[in-house]
Amino acid sequence: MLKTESFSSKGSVEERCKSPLSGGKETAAAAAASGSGYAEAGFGPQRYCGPPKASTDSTTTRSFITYSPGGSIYAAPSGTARYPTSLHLGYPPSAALRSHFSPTYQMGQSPGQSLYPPYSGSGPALDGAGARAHVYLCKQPLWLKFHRHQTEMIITKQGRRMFPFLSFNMAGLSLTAHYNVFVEVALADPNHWRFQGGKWVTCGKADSSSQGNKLYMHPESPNTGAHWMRQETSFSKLKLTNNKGSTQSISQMIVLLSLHKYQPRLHIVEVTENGVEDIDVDAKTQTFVFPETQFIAVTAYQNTDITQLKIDHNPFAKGFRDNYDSMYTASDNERLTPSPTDSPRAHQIVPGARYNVQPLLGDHHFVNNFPPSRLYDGGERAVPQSNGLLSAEDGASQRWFVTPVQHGTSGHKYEGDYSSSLLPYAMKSLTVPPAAASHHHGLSYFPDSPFSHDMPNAWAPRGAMTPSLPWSPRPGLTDAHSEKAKPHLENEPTGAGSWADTQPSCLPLDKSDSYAPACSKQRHLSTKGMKCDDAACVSAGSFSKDAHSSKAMAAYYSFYTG
DNA sequence: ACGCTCGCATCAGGTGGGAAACGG
DNA sequence: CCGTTTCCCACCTGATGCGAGCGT
Repeated sequence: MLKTESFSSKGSVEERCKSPLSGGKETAAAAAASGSGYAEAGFGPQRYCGPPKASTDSTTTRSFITYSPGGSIYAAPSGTARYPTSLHLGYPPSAALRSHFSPTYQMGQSPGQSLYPPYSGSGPALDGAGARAHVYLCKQPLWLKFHRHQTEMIITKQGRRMFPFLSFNMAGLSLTAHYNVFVEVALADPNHWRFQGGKWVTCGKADSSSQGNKLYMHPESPNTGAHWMRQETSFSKLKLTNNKGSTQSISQMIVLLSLHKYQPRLHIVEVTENGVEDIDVDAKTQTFVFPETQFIAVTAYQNTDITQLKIDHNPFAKGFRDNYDSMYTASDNERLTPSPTDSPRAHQIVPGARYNVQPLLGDHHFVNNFPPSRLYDGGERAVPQSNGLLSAEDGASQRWFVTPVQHGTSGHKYEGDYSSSLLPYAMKSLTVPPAAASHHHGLSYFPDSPFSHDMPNAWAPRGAMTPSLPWSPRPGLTDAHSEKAKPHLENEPTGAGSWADTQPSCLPLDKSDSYAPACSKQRHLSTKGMKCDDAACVSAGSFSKDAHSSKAMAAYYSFYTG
């Protein structure tokens, strides 16, 4: 049932970090250490470098341990199901889902209680395929930057995109199994928050009776493990709203309450080849929580530090950069994420205050957000803590470690590298209703895929194609498959995988975040002639969508086959 | 003539700021 | 009255369409 997986540094991270196009000569770690490309601003972006390889070398093991902050999300003390009636997203609400979610996640939490209790160890495996998924948060350094100041997300009536937006790389999925991938945004604590005196302070109880959609199904769901793993899974189109009555674009909107703290969670649910969920859904569902993605929903920014970070990093807010010219005319190599203290605005806008780590009331929340047991005592930690959070700028010199932990029967250990941001989080079983998946139909992808060689799990060709989902926000997959699915692999960005969607995590942070458009342009060009030869633009994530030339595919193939 | 690439123009939509409106 | 929300603005990105230029 459970396949034992063990990933070593030599066999996983470094192997994974071989660049398909660069011949695999540069590893993320090496890049970070050498400062080549990924050491900009002291940290690098998440790189997805392929599937982990099995290894029994526990002493050198690094990365890919998963740990379970089970029950980490605040549940309304009322005892009501955490998932309201509008839980559904495009498909009929499922009592099964709610009934499962509730007991699983309704773990009442008293104030001050650790939001993320020590993980319990093993999580469920997708036993159908024997696969235990690993998920890596892309752009984690950027998330951490925001998290240091307590991330705020604007919510508007018409919906506002998140920034940073959620984006993940996945590994460990069965190549041929089909999965639904969706994000849920749940209340993170029982408090109502207010920004007072430059700090976020609690202010009464949260309104836990919030209604409205809390789930956002990735538009490419359902899809095969191969599909999810071969590229970055971005939720850039996800919108946050405070308009409970909004029925417009409900599938794109998550309804939140202002001045409440939320924690996004990623759910991966295995569905059958026919798109129907297995009876044993518990074992087929995995949930991942990244504490650094926690945020407070606001209708207007409260903390000017957050505002400045948004302006500095969000390309759509370029117009608000008053030092744009000086910041962005430098060459790529010279362009750094605007250093808070270096930025002229740092002094112009919030003199003496900007980018200083602020004491956050409720620090205990943040501190406790991260299970102490997940951290080494030696000053190297897996995740930062709120105050005195490690400076993102120090990332190059920092390595992230997580205490080796037995994870079920697997001997996973994680020794993440901050630079590479390969920080997987834990999963917890939950259920998605069969009703929700009853109409799911999968794609059978690439039975002769080059991935097959190096993937840990079975790669049995599946030929059946199924009708598209009536509820799916995604265009009919059948059509997509019959007409375009194959080209999809070769040269076509996926439906929702627009260039904007796939801002390559392979780029240095400032390219992938602040300068996404530049890369986007590059990627756009690449569709016309694979001009994206910048090594920094090479990763499974970005490459896959550009992988439309035989040359590129050959490179990719050689990457995985060694 | 045809197909392809490239550059430019256009337009939809995303962004934070700030003023006005709202509500307790 | 004060905190919060809404609306509009200017600026920007990114997708798309069109035509010119070029090669076959």
